[in-house]
Amino acid sequence: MHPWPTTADEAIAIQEQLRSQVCTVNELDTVQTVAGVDVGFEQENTIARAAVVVLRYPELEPIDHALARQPVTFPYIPGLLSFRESPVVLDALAQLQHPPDVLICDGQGLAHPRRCGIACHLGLLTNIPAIGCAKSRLIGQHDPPPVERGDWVALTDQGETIGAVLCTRQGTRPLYVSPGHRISLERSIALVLGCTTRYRLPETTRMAHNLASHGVLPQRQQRLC
DNA sequence: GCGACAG
DNA sequence: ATCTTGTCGC
Repeated sequence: MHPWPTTADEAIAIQEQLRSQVCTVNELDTVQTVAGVDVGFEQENTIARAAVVVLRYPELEPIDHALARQPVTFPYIPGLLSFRESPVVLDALAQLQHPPDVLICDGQGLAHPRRCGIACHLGLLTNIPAIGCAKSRLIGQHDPPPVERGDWVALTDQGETIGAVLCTRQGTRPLYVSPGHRISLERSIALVLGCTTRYRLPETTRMAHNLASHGVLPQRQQRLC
């Protein structure tokens, strides 16, 4: 799609090219599966480890997962996260037996200085609708965060709405939800809420994080039957 | 120049 | 991201 950059200037130039290719209208129909994506690091940040977990929706029952490891080739620079984390994520995604209907990414989507956060980038690289779901803010302004689950306020930048500050659980910090690719903000919010029945973070993200950091899926509650 | 800055 | 301490949920 595009050569992988070595320098920050090259990476920024690529984002400026990609931003026009990001689809901001909703193309996502019925959702049967959602995937959580997370990246961790080993050996003093020299090795990246990506995990992807696919869950049926809305049951949130895991049906597939994959792990990948790869040397790190790009430093962490605010605004250029995707150039550090995307390569190993693509490796993990390629191993899936069941490609998901939508990706829930750990980071921003449109809520990015060049409207090209990691959710936009992964969405473009895979052509899978993607949502940015970040634990903290990169850019944008907003009113005080809501305190009731399901409530949200707009995240804006230069007069445009770029995302939402969403309360997924009372008494916890909000999530920064922004569309990545081929999905609307409204749909992004609804899906994140559908994946956060019991926890602050989406179940997809929690399971991927566990897989990336410990190499195992979290123990799920056994169902009595 | 100074502060802010996804993970 | 990672580390550490205290609190809370399950």
